[in-house]
Amino acid sequence: MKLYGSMGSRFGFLNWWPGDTKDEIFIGAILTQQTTWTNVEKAISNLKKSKALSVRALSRMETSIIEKLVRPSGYYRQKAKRLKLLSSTIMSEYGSLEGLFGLGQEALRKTLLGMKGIGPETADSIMLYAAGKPTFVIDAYTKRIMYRVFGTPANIDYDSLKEVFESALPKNPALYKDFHAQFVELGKSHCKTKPLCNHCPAFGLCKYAGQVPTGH
DNA sequence: GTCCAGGGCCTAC
DNA sequence: GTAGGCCATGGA
Repeated sequence: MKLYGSMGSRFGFLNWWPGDTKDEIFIGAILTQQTTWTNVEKAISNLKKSKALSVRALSRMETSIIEKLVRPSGYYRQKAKRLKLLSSTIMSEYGSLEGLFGLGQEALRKTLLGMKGIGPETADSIMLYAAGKPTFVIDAYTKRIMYRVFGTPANIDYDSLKEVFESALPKNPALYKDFHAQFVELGKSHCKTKPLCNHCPAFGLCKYAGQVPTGH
């Protein structure tokens, strides 16, 4: 199918989450909360210039300095405070981000969720894109598209929707990454202005459509 | 000028 | 346990 092919080449690419290091992805996961990625890029650029784009550096930095650097990403006081606390905690308890990621998948998710500033989506983003664990990321686009195209409840809770995917797909990080990336790209280009439905061209564009159980 | 983005926390019923 | 308020910049 032509639509399938165009979708694959337009949206389907690996390592969709930008970031050269695990630290950068971890920090980006906090910064991107409820914000556009272009704003996050400005903040990351500032951090990089100040050699503060690592958990170790942030743990030693004054919160007021971090505030100035992450300001473009919005909610900058909250995010600076959380980055500082998260970094300090990770350094003192695990020695490094790698140390934290050394935990088993279940323990890691539980630990991340116990930290202030890390909710379900951020935890899963960190685990999938920084730690490479096979955990499916649910975001606003995923929820919206699943509701409109596959009829899942509009206010389905996070873990239930996550389970829909994880029970239907092989536990493959590369697949999960690509899949999530496609939801975001599809959502960005269609979801807001042209609500998805069974007749929306976007329905046919999702190359994974057939793999997801319907009727939930 | 208005709306809202790749959320999450805190507080009040 | 859950609805509502709050955090805040920048682009459309």
